[in-house]
Amino acid sequence: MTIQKQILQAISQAFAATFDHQVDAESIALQPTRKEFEGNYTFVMFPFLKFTRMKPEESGEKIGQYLVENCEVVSAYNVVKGFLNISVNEESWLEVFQKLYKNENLGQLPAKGEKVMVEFSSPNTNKPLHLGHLRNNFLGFSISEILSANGYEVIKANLVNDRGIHICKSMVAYLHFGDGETPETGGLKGDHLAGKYYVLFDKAYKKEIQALMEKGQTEEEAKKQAPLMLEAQEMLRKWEAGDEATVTLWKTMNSWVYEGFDATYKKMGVSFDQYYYESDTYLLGKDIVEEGLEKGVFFKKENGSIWADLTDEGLDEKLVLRGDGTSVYITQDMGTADLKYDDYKINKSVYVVGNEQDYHFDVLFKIMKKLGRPYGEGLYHLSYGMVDLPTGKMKSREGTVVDADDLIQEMIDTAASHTKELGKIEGFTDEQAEELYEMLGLGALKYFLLKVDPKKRMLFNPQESIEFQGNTGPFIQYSHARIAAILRKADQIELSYQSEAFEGLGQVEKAEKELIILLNDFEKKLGQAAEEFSPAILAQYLFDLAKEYNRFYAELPIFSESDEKVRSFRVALSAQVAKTLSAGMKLLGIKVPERM
RNA sequence: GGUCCUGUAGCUCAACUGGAUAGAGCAACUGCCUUCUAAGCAGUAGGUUAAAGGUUCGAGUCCUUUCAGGAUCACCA
Repeated sequence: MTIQKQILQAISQAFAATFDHQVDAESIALQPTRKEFEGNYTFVMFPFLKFTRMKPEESGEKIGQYLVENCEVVSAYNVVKGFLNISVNEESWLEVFQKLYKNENLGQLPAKGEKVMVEFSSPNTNKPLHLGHLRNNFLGFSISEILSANGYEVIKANLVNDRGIHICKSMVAYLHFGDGETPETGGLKGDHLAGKYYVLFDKAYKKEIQALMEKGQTEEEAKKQAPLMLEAQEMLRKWEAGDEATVTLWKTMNSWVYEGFDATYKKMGVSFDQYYYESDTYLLGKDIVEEGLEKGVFFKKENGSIWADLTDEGLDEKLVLRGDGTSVYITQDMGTADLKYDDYKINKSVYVVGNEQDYHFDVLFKIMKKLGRPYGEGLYHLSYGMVDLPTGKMKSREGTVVDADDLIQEMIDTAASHTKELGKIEGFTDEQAEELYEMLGLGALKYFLLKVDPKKRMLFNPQESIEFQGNTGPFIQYSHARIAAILRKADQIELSYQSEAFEGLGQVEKAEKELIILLNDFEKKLGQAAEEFSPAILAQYLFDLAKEYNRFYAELPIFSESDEKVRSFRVALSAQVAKTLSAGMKLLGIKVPERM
């Protein structure tokens, strides 16, 4: 039983004994005592005054006295207004630490026996990944790790949008302006090559619109009549009809793009267990429309189009099949939802998709629930905010995007120059140095994108490059490297930091106590991060832990400490912090160095 | 226009889900490397939590209204 639970139970007993009133230990909570007051945990008395029928101070006194007398972990208390501040005795802190220290499975909770699929990344194959995709990928990967650490069996899925009008645009432009260029001859990564023609299409298309408008057409007409657009639409029809030349070109260009994506994913440290392709799934879902009609979830309009009526759920009517019997976006998503379930019998399904699709997923999930799907309650849209630039929104068609490959390379270069400047690569081989730069550059980038609450929009200013100081990835990585140095030294001078080496230690310093409290919070934060689908909670926690450790590091000596037990304890405490930082950062997809 | 999201220090973000005097980082200023890594630590300064009402012992957090920014509301994807 944890210290907190022991105290809560004792409080519950105290209410029964002192005020003859039942308070369920499950329904009350402690909070950390604010720094300016004495104590470790605080219990707020206000909500209970109606039962105690006493002033807040007196009520607190009564409970406090009971705790000191009857709860063995409580050593002292004080009451400020209605706040009962509780101090935990010294031995108990050491016990808490011993328990943590002996835990072999730090950061891995027991298996839940439930499967969850996390779909993320889901790129279009007509352009390279950009900054927005980075947030998506890092979020998706991190939340997968977090769910896995919480005992779920996780399947990471990538639903690749490999078909449609957008890729046809790249293909049309390639036919016009490509001149047989390949990634090899052009010296261009495959995804960048496809993106180049996507941009070329848009430029030429705009010129055509301009020309048509000068001839007197309205903008709307011109957009529809422009020859390039007609060509792209024709190409889409040919593709759907299975036209050989079209399909061959499509396959070729997509294969270039996949090579490019693979390189980027590898660099990012992101991987998938399952790929789905829209070219395989885009016709799915029509049978579900039939089923929905039979079940009365959908209805047919006069022109034959089929709709879901969600007005009683506070939403609108939503089209699920066109009058001509062809699919819309949501048709295919219904089909894919079933496909995922058929493949894996998942209990939960998480979609990491930007918040511009909030409404779409709201509709999709409500429909699947109405259809009585077994996974219906487990559907979750991990909706995240856009990454804005100071100049506004990113638009790939207009080329105003921050390219993912470029940004990653810039971060690594910055890490390299920064590290060299500080003279920190003495004794590194070139390879080791390179590895460190990647670790730091990516660490800074990932942490930057993950530390913010996913649902909030965030601003990225390319002019002010991402920091390496303060609340950053490298700060946490640095804290880990510092501890690694201490552990190396301890091993070198053969100082034992096994738990036996500091057993029976009488007292712990304030800074040490703070660290133990934080270390003890790790699992709680881990659970919270999963519950709220928020790596930001973990990021914030890791920063707090690293910050607290650095204070301890500056305040208290380790190897020059005269008491042998204290010396061992401080090394062990450091080791535990390092383990926690490392395990936590891993859940953010960030590696942690031994030296930096 | 309807619906949804967001608004906290100059900037980027927290605030344990309603608790004490709203906290960190960056930027600015002041100290601390002859002791385990100064990518660090300590300190100073910086706030009418967009605004106004309301709910109660207590509101950044809950309810209403207003303002600002964004998203969405296609037989597009």
